[in-house]
Amino acid sequence: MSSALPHVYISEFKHHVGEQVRLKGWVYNIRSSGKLMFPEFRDGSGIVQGVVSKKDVSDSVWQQFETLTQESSVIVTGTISKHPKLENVYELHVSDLDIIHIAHDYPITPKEHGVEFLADKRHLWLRSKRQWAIMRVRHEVINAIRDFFNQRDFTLIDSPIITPNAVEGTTTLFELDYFDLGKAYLTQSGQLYGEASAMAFGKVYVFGPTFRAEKSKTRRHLTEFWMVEPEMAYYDLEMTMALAEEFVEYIVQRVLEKRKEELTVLERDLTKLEKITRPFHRLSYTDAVEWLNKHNVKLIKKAADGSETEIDFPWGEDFGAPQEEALMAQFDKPCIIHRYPAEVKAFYMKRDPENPKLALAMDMLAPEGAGEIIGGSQREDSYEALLERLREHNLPQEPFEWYLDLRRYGSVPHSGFGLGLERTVKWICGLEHIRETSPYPRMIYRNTP
RNA sequence: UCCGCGAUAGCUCAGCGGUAGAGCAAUCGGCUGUUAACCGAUGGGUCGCAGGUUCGAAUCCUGCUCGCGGAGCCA
Repeated sequence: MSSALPHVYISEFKHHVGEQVRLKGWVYNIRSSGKLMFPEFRDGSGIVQGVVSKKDVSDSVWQQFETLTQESSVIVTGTISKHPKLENVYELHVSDLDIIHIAHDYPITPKEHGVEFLADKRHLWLRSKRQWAIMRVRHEVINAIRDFFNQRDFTLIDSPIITPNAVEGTTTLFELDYFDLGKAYLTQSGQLYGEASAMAFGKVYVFGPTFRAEKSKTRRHLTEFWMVEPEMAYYDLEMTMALAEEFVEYIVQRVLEKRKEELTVLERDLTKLEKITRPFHRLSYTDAVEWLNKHNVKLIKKAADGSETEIDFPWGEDFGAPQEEALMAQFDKPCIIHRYPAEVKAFYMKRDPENPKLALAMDMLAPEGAGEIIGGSQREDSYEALLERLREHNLPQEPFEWYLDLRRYGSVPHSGFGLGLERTVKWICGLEHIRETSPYPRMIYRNTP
């Protein structure tokens, strides 16, 4: 047996050309041509083509290869060489084989499958090349997020997943029974806790799962997703927008630097990502409305009887998908839209001192139709103003007493934003559907596997 | 919640009133540089469920179930 030979991961093959090594992995696909066989192996670090020549191996090894099926697990001994025709491609000239387990009738065949079928087999789908590439990009985005904030002296503070009340009062939450304390909810944002933490640690970030029980059925929505939410004491809206731009540039350039192979598997147009450098675009809400009307982007109003009428976009209305799409069509970089009408935004956002009808809010829209990836704002730091906002939004004061404490004891201007991990990965990978960005996605009509 | 679309072999789909089909996968055979390899053969079906129209329904009609996409909401 050749157990003395070193085990080498496929990703390291380029450093071991000419050496005899062992590969521990699975059969990805097999092609054969008479006395030649081309099994493809994967081991989690990559995929490599094996070459088995009948004249070079014993009869028993050849016969063993003939029994291999897709996704059977194997330990293969062979010599690494360069591909005779392709640049920067390596192959394994096989001399010996240990079969660990033979897989029977692996359901995901090398042919097209529908999304529903693949979603049912998500636990197996993750083994395929595309999903491998996406998860590796996701991993890199997560690392970039952590590194970005850690390098800038932010402290990671985890917010609770189980919360006693709604943050914004608008979205639908997952409800659960919490012993004798009554109803509790799965968090839809760690922001309020982020604010409290920022008063203790200056600059913090919350990074964890978030839950929304809305019945959204689109390519942009999951019911469970990850969000990173930095929150900074003594930051105003301008500083926050600048940080958000630096942050997004950092993430994209980092993925471009470290995960080119994965992006290539996904056939991503790298030139589109290379352009994601500052300065990004910025547009006030008011200017955006003006632009929409100048370019005849109408708002479709639906009446109760189902009839539709097209009207000029009225100032004060929130943007929907058609408006965001039209605005972004002119840009190949992200664009921040800031200073929205206060009425369409959350209670905790600070009013613009120069125009109280505006909130110091901002959204970052990504290009190529990727949509909103960031939402943020400067927070209301006045006790009296915040109290008034709670009343305007018909929110009870009692559950927010702890939050009001932040304005009672050493209140300071502060700001923050939230970035959706899966939407960012979807954009960077150039995916059609957000479901592929989560290893085990949760959607309105699916919570399995 | 609203508006569209769909359900036929393990998978992807064609068939749209007259004996249920193809490609891939599976099984068997052929091929020494293949790249979702290719070539030949074999097996494989409660046409989502229930009812109706008809001499005859996968096909037309009604209801139901499940799913997909979009809107709204948002990251």
